[in-house]
Formats: sequence, structure tokens, C-alpha cells
Amino acid sequence: MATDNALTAEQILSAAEDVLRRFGPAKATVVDIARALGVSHGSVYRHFPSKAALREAVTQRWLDRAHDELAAIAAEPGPAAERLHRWLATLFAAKRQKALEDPEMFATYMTLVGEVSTTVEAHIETLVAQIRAIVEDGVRRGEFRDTPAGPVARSVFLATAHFHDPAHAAEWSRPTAEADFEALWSLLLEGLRGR
Amino acid sequence: MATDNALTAEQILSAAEDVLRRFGPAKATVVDIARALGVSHGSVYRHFPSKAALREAVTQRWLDRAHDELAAIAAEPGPAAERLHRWLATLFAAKRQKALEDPEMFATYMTLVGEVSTTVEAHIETLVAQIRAIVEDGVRRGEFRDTPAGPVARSVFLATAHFHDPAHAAEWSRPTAEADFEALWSLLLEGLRGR
DNA sequence: CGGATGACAAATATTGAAATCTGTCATCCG
DNA sequence: CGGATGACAGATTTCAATATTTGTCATCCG
Repeated sequence: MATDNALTAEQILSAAEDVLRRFGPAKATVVDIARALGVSHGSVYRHFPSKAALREAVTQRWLDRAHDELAAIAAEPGPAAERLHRWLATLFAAKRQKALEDPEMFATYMTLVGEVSTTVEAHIETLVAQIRAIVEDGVRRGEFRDTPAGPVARSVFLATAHFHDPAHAAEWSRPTAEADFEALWSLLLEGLRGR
Repeated sequence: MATDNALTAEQILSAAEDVLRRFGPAKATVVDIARALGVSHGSVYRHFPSKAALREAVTQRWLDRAHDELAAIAAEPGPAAERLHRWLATLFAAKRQKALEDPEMFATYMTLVGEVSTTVEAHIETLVAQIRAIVEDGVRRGEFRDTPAGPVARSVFLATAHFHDPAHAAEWSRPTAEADFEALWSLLLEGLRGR
């Protein structure tokens, strides 16, 4: 029977996140992570098939935590336009904050985006589904013109890529970023409302 | 007095483009370029202050050539909506074609985008100015609602970043790319028209 | 004289041998 | 028995010696 101090996947994820944050994705090794837990590195491989899988799982947890506020906004009552604006602004703010204040984890995340990762694709699908829910609500309320919510949600996500895709992170600190975001939002809002 | 076979900046640019295309940005050296011209590498430095400046000039020429079709479209008569759609589609097609068929020059261009380069910024400003001209024309014709054309043009450019920014080149071959582009265009067009 | 040259120093890139890391698995322990 | 271990092979990274490249400039040439 397992002891009280049985090694869990959750413990490994926490330790791995710490180590990644401390050393960065380029320097963190599986042995470092095992050492932080006081176990041998072989034990880590009992829970994750590879270092890449572990990195993905850590990033997924980090993304989910960073973005859990968004699901709440999507589910709120109230005007859809205001909600979608706040949802997008929150996404932008969260990404920018992480890029600046948690650079090592952000770098880990960027590595993952560079490879074609199921995890990131799934995460994006979750986000688009949330936009879609707000859009559908907006149509129901008569705020937005009646359009296929799926493609429109995807379009909103793509159109705002400049403000959430890590490929553009370098431009998020520019003084014009905020104004650019608001200008783009106005145009999109007008497009959602239609005539 | 200079002889008939005086070395010109133009000759150097052509040779440099050939060499870059042949060897790629990682392998092409100034000596290679000089050798292609049958001169010493010191002569190249009489015309360009550094290898980086030469690379920028080559890329600028390449970009200008790749995009000269766009200026023509912007200047055409006819409905602004159709013209803007064609302008954006042409930009997307040109970028995608270059990424696939001229990968070495495209890599050179991506290097330049990676650094924050005045050349690329100037090029982007040119493109945004063209969008702006079409938007202003659309407003004049009563096709688009009356909005500050500068910010709107910039928004259109940012919103379509997914389809022209080299950071997203990997996604341009996806089967959904064309449909995504058209869906986004519909949303933007609706936003430009307004109520 | 204007422009090209190539020897040169400093910066950068390449290389290959040594060190480290990933992932496996036979063995061990409670 | 279920889970942890650590020795090990192959893959990857590091590091320092070596080679190449960039950029300068005194000199040369037509």
C-alpha cells in the first residue's frame, strides 16, 4: 500500500514549475526537478513519459490558472459587448503581465507554441469557445447581428492575435499598445453589431 | 573619372540577393558577395557601412518589389470594399508565396523583423498608408462610415496580422487559412460599413 | 584624385572531445 | 506487489581551441 508520502503527479508539477521558474526552460533538467523533490529522476518518469510531456503539463496548468478569470467573465450576465471587451482586455493584460513578471514561465510557454502542441491548440479552442458563448449571448440579446457564432468567434480571436499571441510579445510594451487595442476593439464591435 | 565598370550599390544589391538566396542568411558572407562580383570585400564596405545595412537594403528592395502590385490596387478606381479585399488578399498571397517559394529571402526578412528594424517599420507605414487611402476613398464614396482613417487603417493592418506577419508563416499552409481569412474579412467589412 | 585592394585586429562561428542529460530497465525495498 | 532506485546507453549540450568573418585602413593603381 502506498505510503502517506507517495509521490504524486501534482507534486511533480509544482516542483517542475518552481525549477522552470528558477532556472528557465533552457537550464532546468529532470534531475533538478527530482532533486527538488528528494527523489531519483527515474521516479519522475513513472508519472510523465518524457520531459516534453512534463513541460506541456506544467504549461497547461499555468495557462489554466492564468486564464481562469476569463471563464468567469464569459459566464457573467450583462451586456455582451461590454463583457467581450472586458474579456479581451483581461486576456491582453494577463498575457502582458506574465510576459513581464514571469518571464521564465512565459519562455517555457513560447517554446511550446513554437512546436505544434496539442496542449496549446486545446487551450486556444477553449478560449475561442468562450468568445463564442459571449457572441451567442449577444445575438440572443439583440446586441449583435445574427451570424454563425463559430466563425465569428474565431475571427475575433485571430483579429486580436496581435494582443495575445506570444509572437508579438515584444510589441506589448509599446506606448501605442493600449490605444491600438481600443481602436481595434471599436472596429470589431462595429462589425459584430452590423447595420 | 570612373570607368564604365565602376562598382555600383545596385550591382552589390543584386549580387547580395543572389548569394543570400543561394546560401541563406546564416551562411552568406560579405566575402562571398564580393567574390560573386569579382572584387575585394573592402569595396563592398565603400557602399554599405556594415553587413547589417547591406542586408537591410537587400530586404527593402525585395519587399518593395514583392509589394509593388499593392500600390497599384490602392490607386485604382472602383468600389473601396472590393479594392480593400483584393489588396489584403494580394498581400496575403504574396507573403505566402514568398514564404514557400523563396524561403531563403523570407528567412532574411524574418531575421530583420526579429531585430526592430527601421526598414521594416517604414515598410509597414507605407502599407498602412495604402490601406488608409482606400479607407478614405470608401468614406468619400459613402461605402464606409465616417471614421478617423488613420487609426482604422492601423486596426485593419493589426487585425490581419495573422495573414501577413511572418511570425505566423507556419500557419499559412493550413487548410483553414483561406476560410479564416474570408471570415475575418467579412467581420472587418461589416465594421467599416457600420450602421 | 577617386576608388579598389588586401593585410590585419577584433568579433563571431565552427568543431570535436568531454561532460551532462534523457530515458530505460533490471534490481531492490517496504 | 507496487513503487522507487540508480547504473547505463545514446542523445544532447558545453567548452575551449581553432578557423572564419567582419570591418578598418595604409597603400596602391589608373
